Amino acid sequence: MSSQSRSARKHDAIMDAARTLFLRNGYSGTSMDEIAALAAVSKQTVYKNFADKERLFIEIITADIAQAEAQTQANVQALASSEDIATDLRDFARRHITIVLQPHLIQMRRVIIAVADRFPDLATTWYASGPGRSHTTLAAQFEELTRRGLLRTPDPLLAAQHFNWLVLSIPLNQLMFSPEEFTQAQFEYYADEAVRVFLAAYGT
Amino acid sequence: MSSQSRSARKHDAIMDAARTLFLRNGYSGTSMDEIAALAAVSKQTVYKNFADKERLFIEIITADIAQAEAQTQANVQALASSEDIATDLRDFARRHITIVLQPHLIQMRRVIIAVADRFPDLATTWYASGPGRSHTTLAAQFEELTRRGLLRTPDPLLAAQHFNWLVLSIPLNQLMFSPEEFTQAQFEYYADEAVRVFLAAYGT
DNA sequence: TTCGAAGAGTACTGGACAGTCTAGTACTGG
DNA sequence: CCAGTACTAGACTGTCCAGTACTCTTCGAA
Repeated sequence: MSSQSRSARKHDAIMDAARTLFLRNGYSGTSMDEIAALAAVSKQTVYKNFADKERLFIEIITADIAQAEAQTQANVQALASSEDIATDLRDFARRHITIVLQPHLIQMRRVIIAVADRFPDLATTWYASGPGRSHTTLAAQFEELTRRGLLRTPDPLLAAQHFNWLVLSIPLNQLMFSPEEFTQAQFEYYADEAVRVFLAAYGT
Repeated sequence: MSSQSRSARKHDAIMDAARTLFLRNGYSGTSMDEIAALAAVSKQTVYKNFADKERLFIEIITADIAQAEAQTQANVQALASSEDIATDLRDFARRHITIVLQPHLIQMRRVIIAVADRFPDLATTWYASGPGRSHTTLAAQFEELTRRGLLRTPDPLLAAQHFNWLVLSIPLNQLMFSPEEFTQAQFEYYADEAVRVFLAAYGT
């Protein structure tokens, strides 16, 4: 007896294969036959576990959204008890850019933008759970830091969005169009300069 | 005898129809039959004018890139002889957000991201001619303004990118995922706040 | 050891679609 | 008015793919 039933193992194999292929080749660039082949499973088994291609896609993306959300949320918490804003914001920005711009999430972002017409709810959910949730959580932190006199953010949500995009926009937008490589040093440069600009506008 | 030969008219009708459909339904969501039907032209005529679907797509996007580039470039020139930086930057930002976020360009952006794997050169060209060119032109202006003591931009290209994304990122990223509407007033708010943040960091 | 469920393998259906072919019609330049 | 070219209409080929059907095999629980 293994740690998982045979069914559960097959189910996971299908999920893994589908995730790999959907992220690599997009929704319509991936066929159910390919998924079955990569999962080393018959097509029947795929259809026993997932009603159809759309359902399979939605389940995978939804699971990944939850995972990505957990990662980013964990990072924001670290700011809560900051005394040294400049240093802590810088560390946060460096971690943030590294998390959000990992190849896996970049690819996911592109795939979702590509299918946003066909799966509008999925796209909306992705935005709300990713950037959207990130912004509101960060805004709450900024509000608290403003109360403690370490920042000055009359519109905390706007400040959070400014911060987020100052950190991410430059490399993120390039990565949407070409799979250029960025070094860790470049990420740190973007992160640090973003913090500098942010503090010039919102620091005390 | 009309102002255009029959051939030229058909050619344009095909371009128009293809542009409409490609932007509305994406590359693989559009069939050559649909294009021919919308252009009120036979499929043969389509293939007489364009070697295949890929060529047709590339020609359309390339033409649109050129047009979008002209629009944004024209806008940047207005900054050249500024005396009142705050006012002129604000006006520039307001025009910039209105141009770049027009529905047509948003849709184009999404379509290109969707096919970036299949047409890597096209995606790279789009970025280079759009945001890329915008950044370098703006950077040149910032450099000049720094020379004249109106700004302080040690890295003008970085400053240009910060400015660009401060203005555009918030609505742009939402529009990638859902076709939410923004009012002119919201655009102005984003533009004005972007200028405020920018000048706090890069003003004199 | 046996039985029922799950799975493998593979063939099949039906529909979409790029691109070609053909036979006949309309336009245009000379 | 007459070629020759462009265009039309629609049938056709080949391919891809989602989803189904069917038969035979394997697993695992009692």
